[in-house]
Amino acid sequence: MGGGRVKLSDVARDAGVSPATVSRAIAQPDLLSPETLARVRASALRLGYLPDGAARALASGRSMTIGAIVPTLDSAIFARALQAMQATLAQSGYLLLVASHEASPAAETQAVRALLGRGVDGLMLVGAERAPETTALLKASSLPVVLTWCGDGHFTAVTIDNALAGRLAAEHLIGLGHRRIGMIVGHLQFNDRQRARLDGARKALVAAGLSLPESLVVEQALTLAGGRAGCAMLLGLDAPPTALIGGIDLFAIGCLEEAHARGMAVPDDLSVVGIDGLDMSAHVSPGLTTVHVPTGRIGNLAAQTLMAMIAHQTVDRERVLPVELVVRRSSQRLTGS
Amino acid sequence: MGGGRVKLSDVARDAGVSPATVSRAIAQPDLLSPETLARVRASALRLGYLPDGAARALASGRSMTIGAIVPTLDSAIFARALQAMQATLAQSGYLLLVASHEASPAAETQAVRALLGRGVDGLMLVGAERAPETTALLKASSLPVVLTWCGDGHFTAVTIDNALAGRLAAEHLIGLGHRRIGMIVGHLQFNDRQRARLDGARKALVAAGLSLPESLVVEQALTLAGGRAGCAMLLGLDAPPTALIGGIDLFAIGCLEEAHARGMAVPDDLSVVGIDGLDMSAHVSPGLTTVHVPTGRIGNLAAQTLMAMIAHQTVDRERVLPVELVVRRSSQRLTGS
DNA sequence: CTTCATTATGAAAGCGCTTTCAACAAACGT
DNA sequence: ACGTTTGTTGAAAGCGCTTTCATAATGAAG
Repeated sequence: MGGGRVKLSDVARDAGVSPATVSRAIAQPDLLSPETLARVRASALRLGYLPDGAARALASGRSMTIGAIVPTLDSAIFARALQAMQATLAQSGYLLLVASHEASPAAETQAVRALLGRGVDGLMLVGAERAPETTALLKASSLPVVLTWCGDGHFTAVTIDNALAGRLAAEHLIGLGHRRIGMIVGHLQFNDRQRARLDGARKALVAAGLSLPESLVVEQALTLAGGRAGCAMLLGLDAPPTALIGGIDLFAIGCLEEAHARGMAVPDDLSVVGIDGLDMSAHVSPGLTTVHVPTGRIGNLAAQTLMAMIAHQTVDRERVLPVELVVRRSSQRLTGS
Repeated sequence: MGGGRVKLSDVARDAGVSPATVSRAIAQPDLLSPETLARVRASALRLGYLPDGAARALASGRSMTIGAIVPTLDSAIFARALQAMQATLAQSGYLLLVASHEASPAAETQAVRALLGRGVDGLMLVGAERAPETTALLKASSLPVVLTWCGDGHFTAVTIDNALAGRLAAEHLIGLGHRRIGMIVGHLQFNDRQRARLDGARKALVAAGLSLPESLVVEQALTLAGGRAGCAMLLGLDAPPTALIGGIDLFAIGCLEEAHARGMAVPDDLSVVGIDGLDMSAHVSPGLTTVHVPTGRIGNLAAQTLMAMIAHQTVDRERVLPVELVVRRSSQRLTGS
């Protein structure tokens, strides 16, 4: 077994039809008479026929495969988006080919090249910033591409307004009377999502007559430990902030832990707001106030958009999904100190 | 652009060599003279040549693609394992084709069929339990397959001793004097990992002259909310347990939250132990005692094993990675009540 | 009863690459 | 100097499928 894999011609012979007919039975059943179709299907089933994807892809020019390149799979955010994409795609017979670049533009270029070479029918990317070479590759391929989280005004995109997310977080804290607000963000290099969130928060502060000086912003690796470390740095300042914004929820949760470890009470001694709306954020204590991002929807829509583009339907240039402030226990009015 | 994609024969013409030579320049550069190789490479670069994966796969029988089927991508565990796999594979030019089955054996069969059809060179699956049809498909294909987390004694596997993990958790609590121990597990249907962990814990209790009656075991969806709900049920019992084991860390963290919400102190009023060793578990408060599982290593090794099998090297039938109890603050000696 | 669609099927030409197999040249040993 | 390796390259036959294009058969229309 395994040796003599059943091929289309075997099914054709068994069913007493031509290879073309078997091919049609698979791809365009309506073209066949019901009897022929039934006969072919019976043969295929009996022989255990499985079409060869490579051959189909070569002959038809379509691989029924979508590529996705994310910073890392090891992140609740991207994992959820990919799961949603995968689930949506699977319903239409598409498979997901994934790659990660771990915040390296060069690795992203590599990944794009690899996926393009594999003949994916569409490509999902995260963010709008990338090496010019990557963009050139993408354009030259004229392949359906969907950007997620951030758009660049050129490629089709399914995004959120990251600046708005930052602003909502900041305005919430400002409204609670906070004046010194700190923020922990991911490394800004090759991460336009974090840059936009920071910018949005800063603009909101400025608009309120306040500011977000560099001294109150710390860049950290996108982990819970990074959040704790950032929190520790900010709280160690001579004039520590009374409220903290996490560029991702994980940072904010890290702040919760760090504050707890230092014997500070949240929200009494420190208010904390995150951005992302992880499931977990609703369950930590105190419950985390956060700007909710429809992560799963981004994945679903990216998949749908890609499939629509493949089918040559017109799609929105950029679909901006709503973000929403979810107030929980981790933030409260600044008590007169 | 996009219209006239550069093909191998174009490069051949440009470099003044035969197509065969260009093919060799890509796949077996040592066979060519340095000058020819350089010339071909220059042409390829100048023309922006990208080999067609489908054609290569069809002609060579290898797709340079590995398939992975997991219950869901939306889980810290599988996301990390896949990230590790992907990273390992990428170094050797392999790409990861992923699918998820969301705890449905039928969906897994579908996924296997889809991946087999795509001509993956190897396949990673989670757990040993599956529809007979799936196993038959796998065997008939005689494709390199690696099972993860649980082995079945037949397919090659990279596993951990789930029963041992359950036992370690239970023995730890028994050693601390706990007598009534409850456990929250994932739905046991189509989840041999959870069954093994439960079994291991139960055996440890029995070995200590105790027991783990059905009334102290609750099945929940594999989420933090599931952990909270399970904890609530167990604590609502007439004679509630003094210690809880989470079949996954997420459950244990849910227990922490639920206990906190009820005004119970962990570990003073309740000891909690998890299994998995998530990063997060070190940072929640109190720090979670857990049985650490080398999740990333599973992914790395699965990838390496698969590549070794593809290269016809001999590999271990089943590689069992060590699990280890990590004691933190969430568990303590039962105080005489 | 002829003509023109319409429908169902087959023949055959590839899709872009890999890989024997063969050819040839150069280097080797004796 | 001659048979033999060794090293490079090319010719050509596919890999298993899709897809025009052509053909045959059927029915509708004139």
